Amino acid sequence: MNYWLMKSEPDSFSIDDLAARPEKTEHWDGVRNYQARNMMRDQMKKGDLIFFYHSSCKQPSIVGIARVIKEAYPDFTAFDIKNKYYDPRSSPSNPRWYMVNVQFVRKLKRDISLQELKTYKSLAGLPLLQRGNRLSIMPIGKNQWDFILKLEHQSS
DNA sequence: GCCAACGTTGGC
DNA sequence: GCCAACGTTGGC
Repeated sequence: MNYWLMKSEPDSFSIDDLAARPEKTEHWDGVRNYQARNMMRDQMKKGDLIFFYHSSCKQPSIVGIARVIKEAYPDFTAFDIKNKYYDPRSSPSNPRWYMVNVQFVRKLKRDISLQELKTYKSLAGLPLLQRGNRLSIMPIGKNQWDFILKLEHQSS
């Protein structure tokens, strides 16, 4: 079982949007970065847990938990010329991009901000905190996962 | 809205 | 296969 962090801009798709979807489930489309794709395609397994992270907003934060309920399959938005994620180099017979389905698990009792995450020595290695890291999908170690989950019950 | 960081593209 | 130009991400 692996742990992940996935970024989403709350203005376009927030944790509440995920919770409001049928079956509280959505396909994670639009990943157009090879590193992120490879992790999603090769390492993300059904049942893996995900921190849902809100980026590009007032207070970037981990806000909830989701889980992988369907492993990687071709990202069909790449085939649709009208879609903003259209990519003519990807085709159903030779797909270049992949997506997984994720399901809402729960929101955290409080948002844990990027600002706060930076203050903990034990999280220094967290990919999210590395300089210049722009990946929308990142792996998280079990120890780091557990550490962050414990923060939920403390006040910041 | 600025800009640093970094991935991608394409000419050579 | 190098590398300059360009585009995107995302915190601030």
